[in-house]
Amino acid sequence: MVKMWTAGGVELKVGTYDDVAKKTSGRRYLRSQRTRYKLLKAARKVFDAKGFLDATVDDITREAQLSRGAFYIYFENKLDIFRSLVEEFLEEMSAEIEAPWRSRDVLVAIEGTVRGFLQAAWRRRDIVKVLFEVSAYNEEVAAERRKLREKLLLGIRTHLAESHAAGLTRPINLDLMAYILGGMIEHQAYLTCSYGQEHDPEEVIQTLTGVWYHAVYCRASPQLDQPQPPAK
Amino acid sequence: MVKMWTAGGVELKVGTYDDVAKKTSGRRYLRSQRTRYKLLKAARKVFDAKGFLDATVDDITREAQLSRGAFYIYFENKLDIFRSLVEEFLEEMSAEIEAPWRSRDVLVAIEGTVRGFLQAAWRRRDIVKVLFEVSAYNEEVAAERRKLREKLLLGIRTHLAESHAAGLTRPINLDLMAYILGGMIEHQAYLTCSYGQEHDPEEVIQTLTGVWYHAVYCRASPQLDQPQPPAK
Amino acid sequence: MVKMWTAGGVELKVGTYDDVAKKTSGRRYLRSQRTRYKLLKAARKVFDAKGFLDATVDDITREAQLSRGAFYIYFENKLDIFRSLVEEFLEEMSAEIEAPWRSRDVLVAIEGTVRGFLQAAWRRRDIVKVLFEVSAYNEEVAAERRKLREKLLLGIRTHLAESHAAGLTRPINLDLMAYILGGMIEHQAYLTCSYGQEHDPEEVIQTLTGVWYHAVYCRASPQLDQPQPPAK
Amino acid sequence: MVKMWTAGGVELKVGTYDDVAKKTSGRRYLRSQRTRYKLLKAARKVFDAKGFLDATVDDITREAQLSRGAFYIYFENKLDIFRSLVEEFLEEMSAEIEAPWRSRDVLVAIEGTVRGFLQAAWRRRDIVKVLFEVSAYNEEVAAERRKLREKLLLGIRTHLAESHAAGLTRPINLDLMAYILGGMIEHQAYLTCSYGQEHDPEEVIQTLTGVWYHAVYCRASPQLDQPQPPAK
DNA sequence: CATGAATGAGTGTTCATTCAT
DNA sequence: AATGAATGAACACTCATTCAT
Repeated sequence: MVKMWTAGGVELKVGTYDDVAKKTSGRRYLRSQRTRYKLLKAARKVFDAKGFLDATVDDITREAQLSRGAFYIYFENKLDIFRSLVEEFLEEMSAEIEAPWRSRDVLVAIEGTVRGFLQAAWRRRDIVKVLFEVSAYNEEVAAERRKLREKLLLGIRTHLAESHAAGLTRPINLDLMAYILGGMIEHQAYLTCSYGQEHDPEEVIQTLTGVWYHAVYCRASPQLDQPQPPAK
Repeated sequence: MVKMWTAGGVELKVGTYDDVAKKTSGRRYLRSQRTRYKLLKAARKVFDAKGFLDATVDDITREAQLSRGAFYIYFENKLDIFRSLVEEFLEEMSAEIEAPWRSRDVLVAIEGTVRGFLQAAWRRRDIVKVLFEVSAYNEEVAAERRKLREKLLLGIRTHLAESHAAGLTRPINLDLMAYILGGMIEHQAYLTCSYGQEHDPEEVIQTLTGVWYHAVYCRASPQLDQPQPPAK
Repeated sequence: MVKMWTAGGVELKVGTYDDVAKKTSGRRYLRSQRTRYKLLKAARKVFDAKGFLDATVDDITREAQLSRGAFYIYFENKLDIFRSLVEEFLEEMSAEIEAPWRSRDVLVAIEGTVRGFLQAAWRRRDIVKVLFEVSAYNEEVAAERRKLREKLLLGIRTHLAESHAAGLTRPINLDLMAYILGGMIEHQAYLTCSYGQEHDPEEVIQTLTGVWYHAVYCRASPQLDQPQPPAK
Repeated sequence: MVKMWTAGGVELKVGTYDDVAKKTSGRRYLRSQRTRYKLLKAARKVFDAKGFLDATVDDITREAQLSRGAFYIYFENKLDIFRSLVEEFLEEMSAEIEAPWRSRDVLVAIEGTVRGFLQAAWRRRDIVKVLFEVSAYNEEVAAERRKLREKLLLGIRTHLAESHAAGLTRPINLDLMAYILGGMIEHQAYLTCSYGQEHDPEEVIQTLTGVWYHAVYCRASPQLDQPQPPAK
């Protein structure tokens, strides 16, 4: 086992404004950054509480204690501020799930990947929830979501390729397997973030790890093996 | 292998109106049912083309060649007509995926389940697509979707329980495994219906079947086995 | 002298809805036409009172005693309803000023043209005023206005050409002369409709007629004559 | 013929700031005047490019490379800065068209007047264009424009009066004739400044001169003569 | 049963203007 | 004097829903 997965609160970090003083007086810049931050924070809260569709720009500015007009200084519209949130989210998320690969022990690598993704998503579940919501009816956001998915798939694919090269896998279509396993994990993140932890998260990780491991490395059922190309 | 999965057109069957004569003279009832049917058919087409959010009641009545007012005789609002579509969909779908269990051969049973679900969903992909869309922002519809999911999970759970009773499974949390495998299949249905068949459907079925099979029946990796309750 | 030019009220005739019964029940159609008419009438009144820019859709619907939404059933926006008014205006106006040409007596023809145009404009001064206003900042409407101008210029040009062919004119650039005279008359219509009859309208007509007549037919000042092409 | 009318660029001269030192230390005043000047210059450019309505205070300050707030130190609002431009314009314009009267030769005087006005307007066509635009919906600016018109009319009236006194004119209502001729020339300025030189400017001047001349001095058509008051 | 004209609440967005720094 | 962040009034426009015929 790698690390515990607590059910703690959502991590709130909508950018920082420490990179002060890029412009003129610094004071001014700080203030504007703080306002932008207030809006992002308010938006995140409102989206979490009401979902994207039911949220209005008014809700956000009210929550941020700013005028309606202020919103349009920093963002073009509701979708734009959401995109900003997602952008930030994707960066952080990507940075976080890029780490835990490599391990001599296949199981450790798998578990690390699974836990890493699920935990990273869970910690930002307020955004993830809305990200999945908006993906359902907005192509642009859906594309963003697919980027995240791609990140996960890429990791899985790489891992599978290495295992395959090492002769550890049973005969499978690596791409398709990555696609299925990635979907399984992404879907789990969706379920958990949207409906809460209906099952013990640690046990979920173990089960997912088990499914992945056996699906790829178990060699007990030759009749399921894919017809392999003679020698690539 | 059980049956080929063609990429054919969507099945259109939005109820029939020859059921019963519940009201007055029969003639009238027939007419009214036909109108209702027209609206349902139109709604299905419009939702498929524009999604739920972008569709307007006007779109539907125009497609049905009826007046705006007619809509409100039969349905309370846009969500109501969609619910009717989903209701019908769930009935048909449930009926269809209840069948293909039982087989001496575990693999045949698994593959049958997987293919059955995916094919049934694919044939109604116009509805499924929208069902997943609306689930994302409407609790009520999400609950309906979970019913379908439950149907699938129930089947898987039953199957797992039998295999477990027969001593075929490796030590796993059956509920959780059903939950994961069901999610995996449901998610695949979502992907396929929403984004089209990005992979060869037959190969997808084989891979899913393989994942399921190995996840449950492979006994090659004792270190992953769940600590089993002494004797339930 | 041809006809007196009274200072009477504006003629109100924003289309008619006598061409009933084009659709289904007739009754319905009549109602909708009447509503459309109400809106046009209200718009005309509001535009006259407040000008185009200061008028709001709300002003119009309030005046018409209709809901805000009703407006958008019949017109796309404020400009659209104005365009409808202008369209109607142009048709009527064109029809009216097409008549009074031909006369053996040149002066009668000129005076008829001048009076015809000024009277026709004056009778619709509420629209004309706004037409000139909107022309000032809207290209599309300016183009419409130029159509009207073109109508006037065409008449003048034709008349000049005939006089020229009959050898009655002094040597002038006919096109340019029509352009100048037309502008003079159009401008007078603008002034009168926008600022009221600051001078006795009959005297204005006589003066304009005089200017036109002498500018074209007087042969007393050879030093101003244009160098004529030798023989066309 | 008096002077050629070139199609050269617009004259840019939005006041100067070397006038006086009205305030405190002089240094400060200079700076503030320079800022004011920057704004005026920017406004002139912006109005020319976008028209008055579409121009925003923001456009102007951006063009002037100043802050939004700076604008309100020098001007009350968008209309105010435009009024300042117009004021300056009127002064210059008035000064310019006051000159070229008097000539023994009537034709020279007329042509000088016509050319003087049209050239002066053309050189400032960026302002003139907007002046006519704004006149269309703003009473105050319309009043300013009428001042300019009045200047022109005054000159014409004076000239007519002299000719009349000298017994050169045919029997006409002098005021009305000035009003008509002035309108004709002003309208020509409007057309040229707003839509560009659609005709050869020299020929336009000649034609206008011809119209004016014949309208006033030609004695060939007694039937058009106004009934003259016995002896005023 | 069917019509479609009419409703009106609700939201996004712009931009002139103010004011603390 | 100059800044530019913040304000908020004002308006257009949509669309689900009602209701008289």
